[in-house]
Amino acid sequence: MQRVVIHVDMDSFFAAIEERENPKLRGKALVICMFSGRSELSGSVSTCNYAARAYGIKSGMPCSRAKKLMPDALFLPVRKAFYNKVSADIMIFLMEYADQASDLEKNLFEQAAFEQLSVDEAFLEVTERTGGDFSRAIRLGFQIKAELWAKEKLSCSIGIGPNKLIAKMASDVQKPNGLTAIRPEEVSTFLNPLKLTQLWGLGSVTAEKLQEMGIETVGELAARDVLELISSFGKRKGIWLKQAAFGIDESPVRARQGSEQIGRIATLSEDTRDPKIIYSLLEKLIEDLIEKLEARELAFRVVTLTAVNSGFRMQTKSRTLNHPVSDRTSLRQITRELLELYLEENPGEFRRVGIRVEALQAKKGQTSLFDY
DNA sequence: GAACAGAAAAC
DNA sequence: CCTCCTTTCTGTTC
Repeated sequence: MQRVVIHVDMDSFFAAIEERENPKLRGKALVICMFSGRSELSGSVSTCNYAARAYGIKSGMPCSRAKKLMPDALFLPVRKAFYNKVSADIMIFLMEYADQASDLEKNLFEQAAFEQLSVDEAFLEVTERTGGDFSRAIRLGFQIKAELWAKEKLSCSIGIGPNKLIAKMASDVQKPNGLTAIRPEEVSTFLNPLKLTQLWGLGSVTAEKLQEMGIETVGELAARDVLELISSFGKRKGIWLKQAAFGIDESPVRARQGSEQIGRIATLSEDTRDPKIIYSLLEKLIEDLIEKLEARELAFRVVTLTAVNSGFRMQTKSRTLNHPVSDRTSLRQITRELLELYLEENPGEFRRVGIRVEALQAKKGQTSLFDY
């Protein structure tokens, strides 16, 4: 049977939620910011509505630049916890539209052929419920849009394709509030003229390397010898580039059960290499992180300190423990040690600092380093 | 094979 | 002027 995948992408999610919550904001240029706290407007744009985009404001750009582009825009701080709640409701709603495994061993989350990609995006495998028919998938897509609007008063853009790669790229074609289906026979016509970075998974670094090889479009990439791509990018990436350029993607829509790592990073109020100042910020991040770990009852075995220096260079220092731990005392101590080691080994000041735990596993019994 | 560091990508 | 989060892969070293 022909495979059919739907990608749902909420339109300017954070900004749309704020507009929904406060009708006075509607019609105005709205910029949702991640403020660093260094100065009044230091930070970057997380999301903005389409009214703000009309002035050239984009996510990722410094808030100060957005302010220059449109001084009258409204600048609001992100309310991540709130958006996460809205997101959870939407994801549970969307899950119902994905194919369901009849496996009674599995819980509800594992039963659906559903994959949350980020706070505002998800893939739905709909091969079975559409019988591989794109027309039925399109009707299903419109139904999802209508019900999502009725339920949440939020719009989304939908992409439908023969796999995740094409579905994801299709949802970008018409937004906001769009729906685009790309049937298998339309894939090459769709992909060939695209610029390299428009291929999902191909970023600026790879694009530059490919341009040096005389490749400008996805069609030109598809025509290249896979062996040449492998010699430049390694086996895995070389094969991926060749396949993706043809729109081939066999990766399954799979439920991810919770992240494999949890991290927090923040910006210091000024550049410094004073361990006291750096550590006091780290303590806040640790607290936040412990909260997340406790909520999920997880222990960790790897701790990584992240440092971003004055020149925006990112460096890490990590430690693997012999046994998993989960308590804040251990995490604090390891963090202090990593920070000390880092400062011994590296000159220069910190601009940002972060802490991350990995190798997560369900906590049972033991909680502290001192239990060993 | 494990530990560690870093790059790349997308959000 | 320049946020924050996660995943995946690669290279190096032991």
